[in-house]
Amino acid sequence: MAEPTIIDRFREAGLKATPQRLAIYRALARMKDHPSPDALFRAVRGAMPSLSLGTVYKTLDALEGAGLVEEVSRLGETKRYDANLAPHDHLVCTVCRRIADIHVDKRSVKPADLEVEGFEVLEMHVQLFGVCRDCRKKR
Amino acid sequence: MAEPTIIDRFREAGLKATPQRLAIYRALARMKDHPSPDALFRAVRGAMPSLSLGTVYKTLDALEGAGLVEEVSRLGETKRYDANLAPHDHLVCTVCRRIADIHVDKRSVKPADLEVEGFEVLEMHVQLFGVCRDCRKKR
DNA sequence: ATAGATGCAAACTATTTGCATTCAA
DNA sequence: TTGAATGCAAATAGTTTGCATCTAT
Repeated sequence: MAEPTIIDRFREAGLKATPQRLAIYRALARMKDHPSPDALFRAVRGAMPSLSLGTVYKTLDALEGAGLVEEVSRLGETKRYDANLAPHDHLVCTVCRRIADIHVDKRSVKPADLEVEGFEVLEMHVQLFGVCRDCRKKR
Repeated sequence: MAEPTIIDRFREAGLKATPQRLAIYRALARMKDHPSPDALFRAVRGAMPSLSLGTVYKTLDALEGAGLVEEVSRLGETKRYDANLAPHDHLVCTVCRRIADIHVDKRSVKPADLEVEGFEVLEMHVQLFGVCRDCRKKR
């Protein structure tokens, strides 16, 4: 059996395969720099001048809801601050949005001054996503 | 010699030690859930009813600039999307804001279903921050 | 034919900015 | 005394919503 096409995957998810959605999805799949809604809008608008930014937002929501795309940051809509300056990592409760500090031993993950394909890595942060004790109780 | 007080650290950074700043900094240091500017505003306002939300924003900017506090997410101000559904990690250029995919071997970091103090961990994401090749060239 | 999608505009939320007043040094 | 900080209000950026129209099925 053949791989399901994007159109098949849209339909399986109950989404109509409109030209706008296909263009937005294809542009996102092609762009490897994890574009913002606006960057995607600008990328697609050339070939589809009637496209509106609102449709890009709605499409990304629909695709995310269908599990076809992901948002890179899962930290929510507002800035979050930390007075702890020691290197550390974060435990994020996806239910109540609380963020706790945690320390992950990263020595085994990378040498101190790792370079990845010309990329100079200065810091490594680990985020653990899940459900905190309080929110688990409330299930 | 004694530890520098918060007031000392403010002054070293060229920041006046105003009651608002002290209250905001102390609330942030006390709250372990990494509050948003608005949460901090609500926490401090009780003891200082004249405080304005604008001052909280300005104070956080000033403290961050002085290296006294950090913002938890370094991914910038807008949403970023990804069509790559395979588990993977991210390389973030702090100069041009480009985000690239990378795969970090996390087997050594945690067992598959790690629990941290009652926290049910569902996913682990690693973010490497640094400077990409293009931006390094431009230095 | 019709439920769902689009495009436009208005609304909303988070954040930033401008400026007159106040205050820490 | 004085430059920096505050508080208020207006401005901006990003995102969401409402709704009339259109279109994929």
